[in-house]
Amino acid sequence: MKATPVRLKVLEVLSTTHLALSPSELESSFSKVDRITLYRTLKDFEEAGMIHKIIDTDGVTRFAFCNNNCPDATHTEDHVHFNCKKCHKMFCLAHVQTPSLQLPDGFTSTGINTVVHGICKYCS
Amino acid sequence: MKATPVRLKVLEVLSTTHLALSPSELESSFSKVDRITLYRTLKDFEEAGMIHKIIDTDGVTRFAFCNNNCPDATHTEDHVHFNCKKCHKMFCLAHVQTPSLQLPDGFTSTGINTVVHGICKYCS
DNA sequence: TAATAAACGCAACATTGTTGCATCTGATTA
DNA sequence: TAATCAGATGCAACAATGTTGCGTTTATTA
Repeated sequence: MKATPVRLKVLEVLSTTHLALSPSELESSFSKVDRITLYRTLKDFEEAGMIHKIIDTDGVTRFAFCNNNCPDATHTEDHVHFNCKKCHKMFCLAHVQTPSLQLPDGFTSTGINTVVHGICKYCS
Repeated sequence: MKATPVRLKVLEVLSTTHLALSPSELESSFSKVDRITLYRTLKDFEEAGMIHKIIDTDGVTRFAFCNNNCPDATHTEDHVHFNCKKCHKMFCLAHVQTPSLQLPDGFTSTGINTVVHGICKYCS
Protein backbone atom coordinates (compact mmCIF):
# COMPACT_ATOMS: atom_id res chain seq x y z
CA MET A 1 0.00 0.00 0.00
CA LYS A 2 1.51 3.29 -1.15
CA ALA A 3 1.84 6.33 1.07
CA THR A 4 -0.20 8.88 -0.86
CA PRO A 5 -1.33 12.35 0.30
CA VAL A 6 -4.99 11.33 0.68
CA ARG A 7 -4.13 8.29 2.75
CA LEU A 8 -1.74 10.16 4.99
CA LYS A 9 -4.32 12.88 5.59
CA VAL A 10 -7.09 10.40 6.42
CA LEU A 11 -4.81 8.57 8.84
CA GLU A 12 -3.75 11.83 10.45
CA VAL A 13 -7.34 12.97 11.00
CA LEU A 14 -8.59 9.63 12.28
CA SER A 15 -5.60 9.04 14.56
CA THR A 16 -5.85 12.42 16.29
CA THR A 17 -9.52 12.21 17.26
CA HIS A 18 -11.44 9.97 19.59
CA LEU A 19 -14.45 10.19 17.33
CA ALA A 20 -15.70 7.85 14.67
CA LEU A 21 -16.15 9.94 11.51
CA SER A 22 -18.43 9.45 8.54
CA PRO A 23 -17.12 9.60 4.96
CA SER A 24 -18.88 12.92 4.41
CA GLU A 25 -17.42 14.38 7.60
CA LEU A 26 -13.98 13.34 6.44
CA GLU A 27 -14.66 14.71 2.99
CA SER A 28 -15.49 18.15 4.33
CA SER A 29 -12.54 18.20 6.71
CA PHE A 30 -10.12 18.50 3.84
CA SER A 31 -10.80 20.12 0.52
CA LYS A 32 -10.24 18.72 -2.97
CA VAL A 33 -10.52 15.05 -2.11
CA ASP A 34 -12.50 12.94 -4.49
CA ARG A 35 -15.46 11.22 -2.84
CA ILE A 36 -14.77 7.92 -4.59
CA THR A 37 -11.11 7.95 -3.61
CA LEU A 38 -12.12 8.52 -0.02
CA TYR A 39 -14.48 5.55 -0.04
CA ARG A 40 -11.75 3.38 -1.52
CA THR A 41 -9.20 4.60 0.99
CA LEU A 42 -11.50 3.79 3.90
CA LYS A 43 -12.26 0.38 2.47
CA ASP A 44 -8.54 -0.37 2.03
CA PHE A 45 -7.73 0.75 5.58
CA GLU A 46 -10.56 -1.32 6.96
CA GLU A 47 -9.43 -4.42 5.09
CA ALA A 48 -5.91 -3.83 6.34
CA GLY A 49 -7.24 -3.75 9.90
CA MET A 50 -6.09 -0.19 10.52
CA ILE A 51 -9.53 1.27 11.13
CA HIS A 52 -12.93 -0.21 11.84
CA LYS A 53 -16.43 0.56 10.70
CA ILE A 54 -19.31 1.33 13.05
CA ILE A 55 -22.90 2.11 12.18
CA ASP A 56 -24.35 4.76 14.45
CA THR A 57 -27.83 4.96 15.96
CA ASP A 58 -29.13 6.83 12.92
CA GLY A 59 -27.68 4.33 10.45
CA VAL A 60 -24.75 6.54 9.48
CA THR A 61 -21.56 4.64 8.64
CA ARG A 62 -18.54 5.84 10.57
CA PHE A 63 -14.88 4.90 10.76
CA ALA A 64 -12.58 4.97 13.75
CA PHE A 65 -8.86 4.53 14.17
CA CYS A 66 -7.97 1.93 16.72
CA ASN A 67 -5.16 3.52 18.67
CA ASN A 68 -2.85 2.12 21.31
CA ASN A 69 -5.47 2.50 24.03
CA CYS A 70 -7.41 -0.20 22.32
CA PRO A 71 -7.28 -3.28 24.50
CA ASP A 72 -7.65 -5.64 21.60
CA ALA A 73 -4.99 -5.67 18.91
CA THR A 74 -6.97 -8.00 16.69
CA HIS A 75 -9.55 -5.29 16.04
CA THR A 76 -12.60 -7.37 16.71
CA GLU A 77 -15.78 -5.38 16.91
CA ASP A 78 -16.15 -5.83 20.64
CA HIS A 79 -15.89 -2.11 21.15
CA VAL A 80 -18.31 0.10 22.96
CA HIS A 81 -19.29 3.30 21.23
CA PHE A 82 -21.21 6.27 22.50
CA ASN A 83 -23.52 8.19 20.22
CA CYS A 84 -24.51 11.65 21.53
CA LYS A 85 -28.13 12.61 20.87
CA LYS A 86 -27.28 16.29 20.87
CA CYS A 87 -24.11 16.75 18.82
CA HIS A 88 -24.52 13.37 17.05
CA LYS A 89 -20.85 12.61 17.55
CA MET A 90 -19.73 9.02 17.97
CA PHE A 91 -17.14 8.40 20.67
CA CYS A 92 -14.98 5.32 20.82
CA LEU A 93 -15.02 4.16 24.44
CA ALA A 94 -11.91 2.02 24.27
CA HIS A 95 -11.72 1.48 28.02
CA VAL A 96 -15.25 0.19 28.45
CA GLN A 97 -15.43 -3.58 28.36
CA THR A 98 -18.07 -5.29 26.28
CA PRO A 99 -20.23 -7.27 28.68
CA SER A 100 -20.88 -10.95 28.12
CA LEU A 101 -24.38 -12.09 27.30
CA GLN A 102 -26.33 -15.25 27.74
CA LEU A 103 -27.60 -16.23 24.28
CA PRO A 104 -30.43 -18.66 23.57
CA ASP A 105 -29.49 -22.25 22.67
CA GLY A 106 -28.01 -22.67 19.22
CA PHE A 107 -26.83 -19.11 18.77
CA THR A 108 -23.06 -18.56 18.63
CA SER A 109 -21.51 -15.13 18.96
CA THR A 110 -18.45 -13.95 17.04
CA GLY A 111 -18.66 -10.33 18.16
CA ILE A 112 -20.83 -7.80 19.90
CA ASN A 113 -21.50 -4.29 18.73
CA THR A 114 -22.66 -2.01 21.51
CA VAL A 115 -23.82 1.53 20.87
CA VAL A 116 -24.81 3.53 23.92
CA HIS A 117 -26.82 6.65 23.21
CA GLY A 118 -27.33 9.61 25.45
CA ILE A 119 -25.65 12.91 26.22
CA CYS A 120 -21.89 13.18 25.97
CA LYS A 121 -19.43 14.84 28.33
CA TYR A 122 -19.25 17.99 26.21
CA CYS A 123 -23.00 18.51 25.74
CA SER A 124 -24.21 17.94 29.30
CA MET B 1 -54.69 6.29 12.43
CA LYS B 2 -56.89 4.50 9.93
CA ALA B 3 -56.95 0.74 9.47
CA THR B 4 -55.93 0.42 5.84
CA PRO B 5 -55.01 -2.77 3.94
CA VAL B 6 -51.31 -1.86 3.73
CA ARG B 7 -51.08 -1.14 7.43
CA LEU B 8 -52.91 -4.30 8.42
CA LYS B 9 -50.64 -6.38 6.18
CA VAL B 10 -47.46 -4.83 7.58
CA LEU B 11 -48.64 -5.40 11.12
CA GLU B 12 -49.60 -8.97 10.34
CA VAL B 13 -46.19 -9.78 8.85
CA LEU B 14 -44.20 -8.08 11.58
CA SER B 15 -46.25 -9.52 14.41
CA THR B 16 -45.94 -13.11 13.23
CA THR B 17 -42.17 -13.23 12.89
CA HIS B 18 -39.35 -12.98 15.38
CA LEU B 19 -37.22 -11.25 12.80
CA ALA B 20 -36.53 -7.61 12.19
CA LEU B 21 -37.33 -6.95 8.53
CA SER B 22 -36.00 -4.32 6.15
CA PRO B 23 -38.32 -2.16 4.03
CA SER B 24 -37.27 -4.04 0.90
CA GLU B 25 -37.88 -7.42 2.52
CA LEU B 26 -41.34 -6.25 3.50
CA GLU B 27 -41.94 -4.85 0.04
CA SER B 28 -41.21 -8.17 -1.62
CA SER B 29 -43.28 -10.14 0.89
CA PHE B 30 -46.46 -8.69 -0.52
CA SER B 31 -47.00 -7.55 -4.08
CA LYS B 32 -48.39 -4.26 -5.32
CA VAL B 33 -47.41 -2.12 -2.37
CA ASP B 34 -45.97 1.25 -3.14
CA ARG B 35 -42.46 1.73 -1.80
CA ILE B 36 -43.20 5.24 -0.53
CA THR B 37 -46.37 4.16 1.23
CA LEU B 38 -44.41 1.43 2.95
CA TYR B 39 -41.79 3.89 4.20
CA ARG B 40 -44.52 6.16 5.51
CA THR B 41 -46.34 3.29 7.17
CA LEU B 42 -43.18 2.16 8.95
CA LYS B 43 -42.44 5.70 10.07
CA ASP B 44 -45.99 6.13 11.43
CA PHE B 45 -45.84 2.84 13.29
CA GLU B 46 -42.47 3.72 14.75
CA GLU B 47 -43.68 7.13 15.93
CA ALA B 48 -46.73 5.47 17.44
CA GLY B 49 -44.43 3.14 19.39
CA MET B 50 -45.80 0.01 17.76
CA ILE B 51 -42.57 -1.10 16.13
CA HIS B 52 -38.95 -0.13 16.55
CA LYS B 53 -36.08 0.48 14.19
CA ILE B 54 -32.77 -1.36 14.37
CA ILE B 55 -29.75 -0.94 12.17
CA ASP B 56 -28.03 -4.22 11.46
CA THR B 57 -24.31 -4.98 11.28
CA ASP B 58 -24.22 -4.14 7.59
CA GLY B 59 -26.02 -0.82 8.05
CA VAL B 60 -29.36 -2.11 6.80
CA THR B 61 -32.37 -0.54 8.50
CA ARG B 62 -34.81 -3.05 9.91
CA PHE B 63 -38.07 -2.90 11.80
CA ALA B 64 -39.37 -5.23 14.48
CA PHE B 65 -42.69 -5.62 16.18
CA CYS B 66 -42.44 -5.59 19.93
CA ASN B 67 -44.72 -8.40 21.04
CA ASN B 68 -45.93 -9.44 24.44
CA ASN B 69 -42.69 -11.22 25.22
CA CYS B 70 -41.05 -7.87 25.32
CA PRO B 71 -40.10 -7.12 28.90
CA ASP B 72 -40.35 -3.38 28.43
CA ALA B 73 -43.66 -1.88 27.43
CA THR B 74 -42.17 1.55 26.95
CA HIS B 75 -40.27 0.33 23.90
CA THR B 76 -36.92 1.74 24.80
CA GLU B 77 -34.15 0.49 22.62
CA ASP B 78 -32.60 -1.65 25.30
CA HIS B 79 -33.15 -4.71 23.21
CA VAL B 80 -30.59 -7.25 22.20
CA HIS B 81 -30.60 -8.30 18.57
CA PHE B 82 -28.77 -11.09 16.85
CA ASN B 83 -27.50 -10.70 13.31
CA CYS B 84 -26.61 -13.97 11.58
CA LYS B 85 -23.52 -13.83 9.40
CA LYS B 86 -24.80 -16.60 7.18
CA CYS B 87 -28.46 -15.92 6.44
CA HIS B 88 -28.19 -12.23 7.39
CA LYS B 89 -31.39 -12.44 9.35
CA MET B 90 -31.86 -10.24 12.39
CA PHE B 91 -33.43 -11.88 15.41
CA CYS B 92 -35.05 -9.99 18.25
CA LEU B 93 -33.79 -11.57 21.45
CA ALA B 94 -36.50 -10.25 23.73
CA HIS B 95 -35.49 -12.43 26.66
CA VAL B 96 -31.86 -11.36 26.77
CA GLN B 97 -31.24 -8.54 29.19
CA THR B 98 -29.17 -5.58 28.16
CA PRO B 99 -26.17 -5.51 30.46
CA SER B 100 -25.29 -2.39 32.38
CA LEU B 101 -22.08 -0.57 31.53
CA GLN B 102 -19.70 1.68 33.38
CA LEU B 103 -19.46 4.87 31.32
CA PRO B 104 -16.69 7.48 31.62
CA ASP B 105 -17.44 10.58 33.73
CA GLY B 106 -19.85 13.04 32.14
CA PHE B 107 -21.51 10.59 29.78
CA THR B 108 -25.19 9.82 30.45
CA SER B 109 -26.96 6.90 28.82
CA THR B 110 -30.56 6.94 27.67
CA GLY B 111 -30.45 3.59 25.91
CA ILE B 112 -28.18 0.83 24.73
CA ASN B 113 -28.34 -0.85 21.38
CA THR B 114 -26.68 -4.24 21.33
CA VAL B 115 -26.20 -6.23 18.14
CA VAL B 116 -24.59 -9.62 18.57
CA HIS B 117 -23.29 -11.19 15.38
CA GLY B 118 -22.51 -14.78 14.77
CA ILE B 119 -24.29 -17.92 13.57
CA CYS B 120 -27.95 -18.41 14.36
CA LYS B 121 -29.77 -21.48 15.56
CA TYR B 122 -31.00 -22.39 12.07
CA CYS B 123 -27.67 -22.01 10.26
CA SER B 124 -25.39 -23.84 12.68
C1' DT C 1 -75.16 8.29 1.68
C1' DA C 2 -72.33 12.48 1.78
C1' DA C 3 -68.47 14.95 3.65
C1' DT C 4 -63.73 15.16 4.92
C1' DA C 5 -59.43 14.23 6.85
C1' DA C 6 -56.22 10.96 6.17
C1' DA C 7 -53.76 7.72 3.24
C1' DC C 8 -52.14 6.53 -1.25
C1' DG C 9 -49.35 6.62 -5.49
C1' DC C 10 -46.71 8.94 -8.78
C1' DA C 11 -42.85 12.04 -10.17
C1' DA C 12 -38.93 14.05 -8.85
C1' DC C 13 -35.13 14.60 -5.99
C1' DA C 14 -31.21 13.80 -2.34
C1' DT C 15 -27.73 10.96 -0.25
C1' DT C 16 -24.77 7.17 0.01
C1' DG C 17 -22.11 3.80 -2.03
C1' DT C 18 -20.18 1.01 -6.16
C1' DT C 19 -17.99 -0.07 -10.80
C1' DG C 20 -15.51 0.66 -15.25
C1' DC C 21 -12.03 2.91 -17.42
C1' DA C 22 -8.61 6.23 -18.75
C1' DT C 23 -4.97 8.93 -16.56
C1' DC C 24 -1.59 9.99 -13.20
C1' DT C 25 1.97 9.04 -9.63
C1' DG C 26 5.01 6.94 -6.07
C1' DA C 27 8.28 3.35 -5.36
C1' DT C 28 11.58 0.44 -7.55
C1' DT C 29 15.27 -0.66 -10.68
C1' DA C 30 18.64 0.32 -14.05
C1' DT D 1 18.78 10.54 -12.01
C1' DA D 2 15.57 8.61 -15.42
C1' DA D 3 12.52 4.94 -16.94
C1' DT D 4 9.13 1.78 -15.60
C1' DC D 5 4.80 -0.02 -13.98
C1' DA D 6 1.64 -1.54 -10.52
C1' DG D 7 -1.24 0.77 -7.98
C1' DA D 8 -3.86 5.06 -6.90
C1' DT D 9 -6.77 8.65 -8.64
C1' DG D 10 -10.77 11.03 -10.75
C1' DC D 11 -14.55 11.19 -13.77
C1' DA D 12 -18.97 9.30 -15.60
C1' DA D 13 -22.48 6.37 -14.88
C1' DC D 14 -25.18 3.61 -12.15
C1' DA D 15 -27.76 1.36 -8.02
C1' DA D 16 -30.04 1.36 -3.54
C1' DT D 17 -32.28 3.79 -0.05
C1' DG D 18 -34.98 7.36 1.68
C1' DT D 19 -37.73 11.96 1.37
C1' DT D 20 -41.05 15.64 -0.34
C1' DG D 21 -44.86 17.74 -3.06
C1' DC D 22 -49.15 17.18 -4.93
C1' DG D 23 -53.29 15.46 -6.98
C1' DT D 24 -56.36 11.42 -6.28
C1' DT D 25 -58.54 7.87 -3.61
C1' DT D 26 -60.47 5.84 0.54
C1' DA D 27 -61.89 4.88 5.44
C1' DT D 28 -64.42 6.83 8.93
C1' DT D 29 -68.26 9.60 11.00
C1' DA D 30 -72.17 12.04 11.00
